[in-house]
Amino acid sequence: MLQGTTRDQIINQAFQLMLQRGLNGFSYRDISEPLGIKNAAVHYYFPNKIDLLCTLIAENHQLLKESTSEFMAYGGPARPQLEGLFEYTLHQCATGRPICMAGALAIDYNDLDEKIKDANKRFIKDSVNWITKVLETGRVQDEFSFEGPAKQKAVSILATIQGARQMARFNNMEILESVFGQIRTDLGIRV
Amino acid sequence: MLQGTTRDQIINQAFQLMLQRGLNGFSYRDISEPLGIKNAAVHYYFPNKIDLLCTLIAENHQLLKESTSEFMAYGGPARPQLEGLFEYTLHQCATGRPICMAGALAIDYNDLDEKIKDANKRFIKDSVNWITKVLETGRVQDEFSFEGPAKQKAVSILATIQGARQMARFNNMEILESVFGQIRTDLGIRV
DNA sequence: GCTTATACTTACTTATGAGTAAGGAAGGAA
DNA sequence: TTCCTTCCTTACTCATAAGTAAGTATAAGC
Repeated sequence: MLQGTTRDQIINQAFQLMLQRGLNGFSYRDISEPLGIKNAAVHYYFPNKIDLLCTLIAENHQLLKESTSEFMAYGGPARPQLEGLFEYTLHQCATGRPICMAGALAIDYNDLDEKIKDANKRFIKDSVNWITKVLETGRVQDEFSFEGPAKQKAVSILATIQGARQMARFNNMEILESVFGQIRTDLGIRV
Repeated sequence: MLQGTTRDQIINQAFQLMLQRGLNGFSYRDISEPLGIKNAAVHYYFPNKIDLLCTLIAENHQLLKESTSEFMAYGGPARPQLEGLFEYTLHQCATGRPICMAGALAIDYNDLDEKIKDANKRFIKDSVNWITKVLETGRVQDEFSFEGPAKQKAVSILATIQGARQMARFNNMEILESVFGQIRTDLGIRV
């Protein structure tokens, strides 16, 4: 039925639940039941929720790295890299991950220990750095045109996407396309 | 010690908790204890959490309306209206409301009944309409310059602010100022 | 002085969730 | 064959949270 080891299945299920309901919105039973195992089995792999969350954040980080590493490697055109981010976002939403990890974690901020906060900070930092690089490349190569420091623009774009994913939940996915359109426009991209 | 009727104090406390921890992140006791009353007293005013949440959303909507009604009324310059939104956001964050209601609700989406979803949709719609009007006014009066439909731009700006508030939690409040700066820049505002 | 409404408290019930302790099956190693 | 390790299950404990039922204090109305 389901693929991968039990551990992989647990991570996959928990990841989905985390990005649908947030940390306080799901239980060990919510993870175990669909997999046909008992909740104690989840505790066997992840003694407590913090351990689980650490793994999920690492997983999330890894996922983004994989999705962007091919772009990071060569110094080709910037536009497809930006579009890659948009497609990645749409794909996440379409496969049952409506909100992003950073957005979900922001709600649970009070419960989180420093380890988790640091991991998420690193994730945000990495994301900002990557987008900054794309924007700088794009500006140099005359693919993008925008005012202000690239890093500031990068933060702004990431915030926009994060917020748009959440707004889309109450409206429809078209809001995402609309927001992507505005980001393109603000980068001076003509359609 | 605390001002207002018990009911008002409950709303105030719950509002704070909701925007700090999300719906599943606080209990009736978390509300009652700081007020020196028992949790059953909260149930007296708000039989269940849905009732309470409805009131909080109405409260939130009201708060924004009050903050923007003076702008809505006359057709003066658009720039201070935009700055008013920025200040409103900073003030919310500074007074213990780090994330916005729509952002908090997005996480709990699965738990919400239609009544709540509709109320939040109305809130988003109202907000978008208001910003759209400000942007249109600003463009006509040559205060702002931007490409694309004003409504699309409005959605994008709201999403940006929503996302930025959440990102700021893991970094610092300066991220908000930075993002506001980028919004200004993207509207062709020179500093 | 008695009644009634308001605004609570006391004292619970019920459910659910995190986490654990002990045990069992299945396979490989000695 | 026995032992050990891995990967679970069974069967709990303990804590907390939502919600309720019944009682109490206070003030206003009659």
